[in-house]
Amino acid sequence: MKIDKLHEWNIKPADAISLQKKLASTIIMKTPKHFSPETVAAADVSFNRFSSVFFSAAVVMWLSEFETIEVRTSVTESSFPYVPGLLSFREMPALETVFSTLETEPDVVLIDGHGYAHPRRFGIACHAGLILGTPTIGCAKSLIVGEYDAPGNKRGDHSPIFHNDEKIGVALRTRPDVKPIFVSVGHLIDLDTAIDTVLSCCHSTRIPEPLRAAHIHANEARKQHK
DNA sequence: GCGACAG
DNA sequence: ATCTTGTCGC
Repeated sequence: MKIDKLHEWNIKPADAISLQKKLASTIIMKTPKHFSPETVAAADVSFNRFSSVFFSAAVVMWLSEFETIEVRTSVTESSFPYVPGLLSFREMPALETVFSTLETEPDVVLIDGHGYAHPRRFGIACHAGLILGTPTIGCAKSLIVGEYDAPGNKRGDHSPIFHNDEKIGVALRTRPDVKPIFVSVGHLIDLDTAIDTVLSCCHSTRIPEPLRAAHIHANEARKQHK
């Protein structure tokens, strides 16, 4: 798929923060007319501890039966350190590379990490949305900011995540008896639609199927490369 | 100053 | 994120 080069990646943490504040104002939390996704994509990154070599995988599936349409992997190098709040500057270059090799144009993209539920309201899912020009949703396994009350124990139950008196996302129970996942808007989508979409990607797993698949493929690519 | 801190 | 061993349950 086509990728938009918004800016350079070789910048310093201090500049990355000001860039996030600038880009955050361009995020659109509105779903396109007649949005009815049939295909969903997701990507993930895997790497050895202390290594700057990143193995990424992108997967596209039919939302109906979770049939895999396409899988791509790529190996890239990253120099940006892991800094809470600046994850996209470390992993987005790798994701950008795999997504660019995708021949299928997905209707929506799931990203491993937060979107709007971020200290500066610009998590990696937002960054990915601007670069891909496609609706994106942030799906994180833990919180980086905000507070929430435990949602009900039924699949689909969710409770709001608040930060500075603002609702920034939700804690979504994707299956009973397991910790909820944290969903927030990335770009070109509204929270309710994001929740519905994520839920439709979880038939019996806590993590949305496309993300699970991407995680597995990225890991396999890393192990094989050795 | 202290604790928290996506992946 | 990655590294590990066992354990619970469908």
